[in-house]
Amino acid sequence: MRASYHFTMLPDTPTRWADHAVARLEHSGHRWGSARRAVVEVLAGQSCCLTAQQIADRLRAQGADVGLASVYRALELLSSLRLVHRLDVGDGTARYERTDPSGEHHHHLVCDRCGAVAAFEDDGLEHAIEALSGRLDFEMGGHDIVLRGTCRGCDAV
Amino acid sequence: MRASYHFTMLPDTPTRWADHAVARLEHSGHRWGSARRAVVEVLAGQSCCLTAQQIADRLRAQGADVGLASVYRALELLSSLRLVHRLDVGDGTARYERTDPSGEHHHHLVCDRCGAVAAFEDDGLEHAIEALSGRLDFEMGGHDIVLRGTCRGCDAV
DNA sequence: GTTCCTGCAAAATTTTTGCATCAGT
DNA sequence: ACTGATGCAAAAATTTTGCAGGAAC
Repeated sequence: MRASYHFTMLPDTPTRWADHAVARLEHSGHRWGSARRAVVEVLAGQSCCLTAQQIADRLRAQGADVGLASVYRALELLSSLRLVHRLDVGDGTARYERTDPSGEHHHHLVCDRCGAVAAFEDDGLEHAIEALSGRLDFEMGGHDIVLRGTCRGCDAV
Repeated sequence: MRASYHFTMLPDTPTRWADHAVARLEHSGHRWGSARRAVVEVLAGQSCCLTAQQIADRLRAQGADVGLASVYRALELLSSLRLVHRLDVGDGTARYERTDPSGEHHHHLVCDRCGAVAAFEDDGLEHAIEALSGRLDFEMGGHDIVLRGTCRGCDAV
């Protein structure tokens, strides 16, 4: 099998996730309304987190006038269906990103000076959490890790 | 050396931290006002995190009428001096806890159902983060880990 | 006595809710 | 058509800021 064939047949993650989201919404008795569709489309095209306001701004820029309240309601629903993950990086505003159906996920670096948020993955960390989960008296459903510090750009100044 | 001797000579963590905080405030040219003193006293007696409102409530219960704004201002200052650590567990309200001068720290378990927050420590996790910090292009200053799931009490229901 | 701190009240921000209208099935 | 979704506006919750009076040094 050639790589190109592989890429042709398997939809990329954004599409796969969006399809998964539609299926899950319909299966759980929810309608495929315009605000939900718009929010799903934005999140599908973005692997890392966005605030509700950023999502609304992108939609407005595209000409889709979706009320901020509807963005919040869509995010709340998607979150309850575990299609999106809500996360706090410490600036007091919630951020949202799609959850990959495969369980693959990343964590975040936050610059204390400029507030930039970047993603990283680390197997060592995942293994440590896996090992830890066995010895806690707690049914673990997920985990969030935020590394705080100074990003390359700010450190240079 | 007997254990009792050890305990007699070394102040316990709350006192040690409070002294450290006073020294640091004075050294950095800040005054030891009533609101700051009150907030430091509450945090000294609490190893895990509290919200600003919880701190104000405890003060009110003790008869110390400290304005919520002053609690926030004290927390902001203590935070900038790295005497307290601000943390978000995902419910949209910030929590604050003292930072041990030794660098010893813990992380948090949050119950999705009842919102309870508990602390845990894990060396494996700390080692994984230590190992990771070397390979990131990022000057790491700290890290927050939140494990989400169902606590013992809620799981039993 | 000067400067910083505090408390109150007002403002700013973020998120949630009520309600009339509209759209999906 | 029925039911649930959307948008707007209002409300709620959290955090920040302005300012006058008071406390620390």
